[in-house]
Amino acid sequence: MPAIPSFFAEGALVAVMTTQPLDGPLDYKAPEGGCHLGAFVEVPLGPRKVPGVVWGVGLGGFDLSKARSIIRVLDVAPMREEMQKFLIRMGDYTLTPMPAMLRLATRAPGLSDPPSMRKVYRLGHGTPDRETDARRRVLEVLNTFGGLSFTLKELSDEAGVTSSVVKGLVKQGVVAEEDTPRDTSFPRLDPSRPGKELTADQAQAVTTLSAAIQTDDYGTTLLRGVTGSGKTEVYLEAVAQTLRRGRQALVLLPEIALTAEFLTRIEARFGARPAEWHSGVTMTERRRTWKMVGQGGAQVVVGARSALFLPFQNLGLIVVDEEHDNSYKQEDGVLYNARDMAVLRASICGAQVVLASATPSLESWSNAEVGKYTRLDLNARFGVAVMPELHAIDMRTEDLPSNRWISPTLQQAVTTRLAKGEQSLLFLNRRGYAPVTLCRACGHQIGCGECDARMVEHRFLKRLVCHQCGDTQPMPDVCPSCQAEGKLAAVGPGVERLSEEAQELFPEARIATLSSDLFGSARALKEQIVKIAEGAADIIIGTQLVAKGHNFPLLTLVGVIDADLGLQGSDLRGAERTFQLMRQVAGRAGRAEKKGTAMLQSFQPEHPVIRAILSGDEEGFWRAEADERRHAGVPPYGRLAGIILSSPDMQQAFDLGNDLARRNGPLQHVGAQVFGPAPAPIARIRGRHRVRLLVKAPKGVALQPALSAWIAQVRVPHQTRLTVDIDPQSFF
DNA sequence: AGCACGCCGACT
DNA sequence: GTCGGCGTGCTC
Repeated sequence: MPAIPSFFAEGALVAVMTTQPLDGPLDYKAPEGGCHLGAFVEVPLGPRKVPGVVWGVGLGGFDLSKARSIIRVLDVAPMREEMQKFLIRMGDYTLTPMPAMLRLATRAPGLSDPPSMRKVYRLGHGTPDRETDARRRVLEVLNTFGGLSFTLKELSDEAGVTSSVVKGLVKQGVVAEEDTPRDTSFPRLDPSRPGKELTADQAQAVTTLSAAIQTDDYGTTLLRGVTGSGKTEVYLEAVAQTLRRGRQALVLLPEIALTAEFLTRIEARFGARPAEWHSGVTMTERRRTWKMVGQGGAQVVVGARSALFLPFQNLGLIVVDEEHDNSYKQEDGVLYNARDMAVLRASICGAQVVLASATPSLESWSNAEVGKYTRLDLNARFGVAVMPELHAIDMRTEDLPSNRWISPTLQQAVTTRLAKGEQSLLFLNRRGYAPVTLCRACGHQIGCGECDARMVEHRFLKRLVCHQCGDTQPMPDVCPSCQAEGKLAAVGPGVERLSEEAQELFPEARIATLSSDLFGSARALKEQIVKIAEGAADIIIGTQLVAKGHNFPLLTLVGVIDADLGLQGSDLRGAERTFQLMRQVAGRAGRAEKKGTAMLQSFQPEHPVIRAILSGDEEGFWRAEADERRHAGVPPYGRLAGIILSSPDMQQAFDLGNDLARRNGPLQHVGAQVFGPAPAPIARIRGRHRVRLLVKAPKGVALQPALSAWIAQVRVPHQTRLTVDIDPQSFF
């Protein structure tokens, strides 16, 4: 294969990939001055100008007189070959067309703008015509800070003068005015500052990771550490080691709410704050990060999954914190799992990956078992804190009136904590007041008009909310079906209702309810969490978000209201998820000096998952779960792909599904089976009907090409959309 | 994605 | 007769 030239002279035919949904690149003539391979460019397309990337040598094979010229080359570093390779491999894996992949890699605001400049002021030459007090102060400031330059505001504020004084000095050349790019480097992080003192386990893990980083080569390590064992300190040392080698590090976190706390930890360890990348960051800051990452002006990025597409110059380490978290799976647009794509990205650019979790995914656990990943275990909890004592509360033997969810046993335990001035957490993974609103006259359940989901009452908002599409409506007074008045009843518990019950049971207690929808912003939520951690509440009532990494040092009791919640239904990952969630929630108890207790309310305490949680036998749980999945031929011991057909016309979606199911030749060829079509778990979203097929294939076959060939057989009708979900998280 | 082209129903 | 619906096809 001939090497692709890295530079094209003016007039040479080059292939340009655009972000327009075309089948492939189009050929253009290189502009005046030529262009590099990977250059970000602007090209004419029909009547429009669109952004693109110089993808390779022009292929020709069309009427060459139609070839037009690249309009201009954008003033950013060309896309590196490794990024192009990453996009191609990821596109092949997820069956995503390249333009959509390219959109992920060009999501920087103002990419096509010239670099934004600003004026700065430094010491010039000569002396002013008249020495006034104000002028003297300005020069004094400039002299004191050596050759540093200031913005106009900084300088005038520091000298205590108005901006006109500075301008006057500029006119005489005593102060120099210069243009500098607005996007500046991030402050250097100093890896030589001392880290926290490490325990023996931690030091051992750091030694292993450091050795891996010294190789400057690809490798993945599963860092498993029980809650409170200090995983973060360990991987921060891996970051330090990476910085010492002059390479960049990326730390992925599953939730934006966790970044603020993490940035502070980085600052404490390395003396400066790193770059931040997620949807909550301002446009200007994102543009700065994108550019600085590309030219080495940012050493560490902390961010969400989309940070994988930043144009790193020399990426040496990717940390995926809480690697089991299912929010790493992007569920709309391009469907991908950031944990898996981090491994792909690292393998292309010769970087190390650290997957950190207290409760790893079965996928990662099994990759470590077979030796694909190195496994490091941190077993000791920090300080005197130990894993909480775990009990089940057998709900079949508890005397609990209807519409009550806190059992007498749990109530007693909370009362004890209240008397001792300790905190309790009541965990229920259900937002809102009640999951079902039922008419007692006719039995009608209020559902969403656009989706096949029930409306959830949110008493706090005084509205019904669809948790699927977010649609809301006021709480009706009469039944929408039979018009009966005052017959609508809330059925089942949500955190808001649990909060009401707790208030009645413990009238003296200060109760705080933590649910993502009760706070306007991530910041408000964060502030509330800090206050609670400092002791502003006696009882915390929360959904899933309390399970994720927040520390509550005064907490000594965790009550899980419905430990069975994730076990019903036929979701293959239900057991794994329940196990992880329960372990994490239980881990919230007793992080400081006091030993914690976790109580799991369950109607099936003999269920293997509940028993595994109680016994703390993680390896046993994983082995059992692995056996079951191996037997069923499902991930990680087999491969799955979901096909979702959505259309405003249900029949059309079903017809296409049946057509696909019938023409399964290309799949049979690789030993894959098709199941369905069946209505998708939520059969209607925003007025579109959804039908789903599931493809199951043995591990190790070339599934993607078979899927492409299979899908290519059918014509997708106009209003219908076909989406392929490789390695789906949930199905049927 | 846009935008043009083109082929059928209800209007001045 | 023509204005405009959106189904189909093209963009170097």
